Formats: sequence, structure tokens, C-alpha cells
Amino acid sequence: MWTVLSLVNIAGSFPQITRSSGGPATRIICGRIPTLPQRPRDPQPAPPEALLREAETLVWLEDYFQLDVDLEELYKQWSSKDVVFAKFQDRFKGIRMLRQDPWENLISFICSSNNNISRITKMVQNLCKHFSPPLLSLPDHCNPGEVCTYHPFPNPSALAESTVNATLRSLGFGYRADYIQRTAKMLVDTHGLSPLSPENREPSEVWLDTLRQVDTVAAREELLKFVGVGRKVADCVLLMSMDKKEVVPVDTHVHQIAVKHYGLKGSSGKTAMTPKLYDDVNAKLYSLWGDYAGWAHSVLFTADLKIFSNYGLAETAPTPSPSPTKAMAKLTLDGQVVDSPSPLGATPSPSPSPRKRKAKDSTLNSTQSPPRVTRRRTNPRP
DNA sequence: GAACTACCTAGA
DNA sequence: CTAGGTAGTT
Repeated sequence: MWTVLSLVNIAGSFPQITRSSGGPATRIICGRIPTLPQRPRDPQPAPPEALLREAETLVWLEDYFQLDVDLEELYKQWSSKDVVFAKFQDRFKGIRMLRQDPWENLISFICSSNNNISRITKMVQNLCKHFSPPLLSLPDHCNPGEVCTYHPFPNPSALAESTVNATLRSLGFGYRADYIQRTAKMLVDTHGLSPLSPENREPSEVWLDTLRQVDTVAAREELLKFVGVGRKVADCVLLMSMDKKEVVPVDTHVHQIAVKHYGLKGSSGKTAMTPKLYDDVNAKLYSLWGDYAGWAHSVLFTADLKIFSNYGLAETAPTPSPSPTKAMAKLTLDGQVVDSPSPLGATPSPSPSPRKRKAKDSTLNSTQSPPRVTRRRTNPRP
């Protein structure tokens, strides 16, 4: 348990802790998590309250890592239907989708457009640091002797104020500053900012959670109404926060994968990601992997990342590229989660968007534990 | 509709 | 010039 907790923490080992310690780029994890390590029994029986907290923590972890999903079985199915996947399955085991907070994930992915992972990570950290009060400080495991202060992810109302735009600009958010402020304002205007839920969440956040109970097409239509949210960003949120496991966000990586391994047209050069191409890539991958296509895509997405180019390959000679350890350290910096010895880590995806409102869908059919840091998630999966 | 183009910024 | 796109115009 403790091992897992600190792992979760490392995922968000930034000066802030986001409610789900994620953000774009955090979606996978390693295969050992399913078997939660047994914590040695304390010599003296733990007080009831401590046991309760531990039980709560376990519930949270099972939800966040979606441990009810039998990943090994899925790998078998994907491998039987797709020889390409079969080829990667052993090197990239245990990659599973995280169930991230909708509001936090939405804003994080708005930051992702036309951007790179390391900058996105810094932007999200800044968002927490500048728009949300510190929650607690803990020893920084990355820098012994230092202390790390954590901030939760800000509420919608904190980002809805008109002054936020300029502030974000000054923080280097570029044109995304406007998208974030306007999207936050849209939510607050539509769903209000009070009363707060028991978990200290605003009504608009809770409303976003309810999209988990809405079908994919309808939920996507809602997400596309926000500024800065196109097809790709919407699909990422659907897959990583709305339980829409069949959705395959098509970004540059995914497109390249489709071209390289699945014979999709896409001239070697930089092909513009048109809505048509998005749908083609999407349809192809969905037909290949089926109902959990979104989960399968993240495995190949991970395999496609540069830092993993040599991952899992015979550690023979002095490998010029990063060793698994280095690769994972890098990943951690990027806000991704990885377990030690055996693999993993991965992340989400970019691409074009059909005109807003169209919403047509030709596509698939498609802390450390002591001090509890993250705010509790509310609605469990249906 | 399909096809351009502008958009912030940090890093190679 | 690219990196985990989107909005606005032709």
C-alpha cells in the first residue's frame, strides 16, 4: 500500500498535487499495481481511524487505477486480433488507463494543443501554484533536505475571473490562456460555483463528472462546446476521465503509428490532420481493437515514444539511448507514472476538430498517504 | 464542407 | 522548425 501511494505521489511529484495527480500525459501505469503489496502488520493494532483511512485509500486507488479491469485478458484479446500489438505486448506490459478527474483533465488537455509534454507539465504546475492555496509541504524525495509544497488543482471559479487571462499569458500559456479562462467561465456561468460538494468541489465540476453516465457521442458534443476543445482534446477527456474506453484520440503519434504499422495513407511527410483523416485512423484502430480500443491505443502510444525506443530490449552493449531507468526518470518528470522493474508509462494524444456543434460522429459508432492530499473523487463508475 | 492560416513558447 | 491542435476565414 505504501509503495503504491508513494508511486502515485511521484507521478505528481511537482510542487503541487493535482486531485488525481495526473494531467495530460499521465495515463498509464505499471503492471504490478494490480497486486497491491501487503504492508507488514504493525506490532500494535492500528487505531480504527487509521484502518478506515487505509480502507478509503484502497478504494480510491482501485478506482483511480481501474483495477477492476482485467488488463491481462485484454492484452490477450488485442494480441489475438492484431499481430502488431502482439509484437509489442511483452515489452510494454501493464499499461492501463488512469481514471482522471474530468475538470482537471479538461484544462490540462486544453494546455496540450500544439505543445510538448514537458511544457504542458510545467503549465499545469503553474496553474496549481498560482491559482490555488498551498495544501501542505512534505520532504521532497527528489531533493533530499528540501521541502516540496503541494497545491491542489484550482476550482473552475478560480480560473473564470477575467484577470486570469492576462495572468496566464504572463505565465507563458500563450494563446491557451484565453481558452482556459473562457472555458472556466462557461462552466461557472452555466452551472454555478456553489454550493460546494462535501469534497469541496464546485457544481460545474460535479456536472462534468456526470458525463460519465452519458453516452460517448452526447458527452463529446458537450465537451466540444468549450473553447480550445476540438475533437482530439475532447476524445482524450472522454477516454481518460469519462470512462469511454473505446475512444481513440488521434494525435500525431497515433497517426504515425497508423501509417507505420497499419498501412494508413499518410505520406511520410507532415500530413495535415483533417477531420476525414482523423476518422479514418480512428475507425481503423477501433475496428482492430474493439470495445477497449482506447486502452489498446495507449500501449502502442507508449511504445512509440522516443524515450521508450529501446525500452525492454536486450540490455546488452552500452546502449547509447536512455536505459529503462533513465527513461522512467524522464517520464516521471513529464508527469507520468511508472513502476520500477517492469515497464511502463505512457500518455495521451492531438488533431483536428470538426466544426463545433456539428458533433456528428462518423467515427466509431465510438502524498504520501498520511496527510491525504488529493480531494476525494466522487461518483464511482456506474 | 474542405482547405488554409494564425496562434504563444521553449527547446533542438 | 517542431511539439500530444483549435478557431476563424476563404
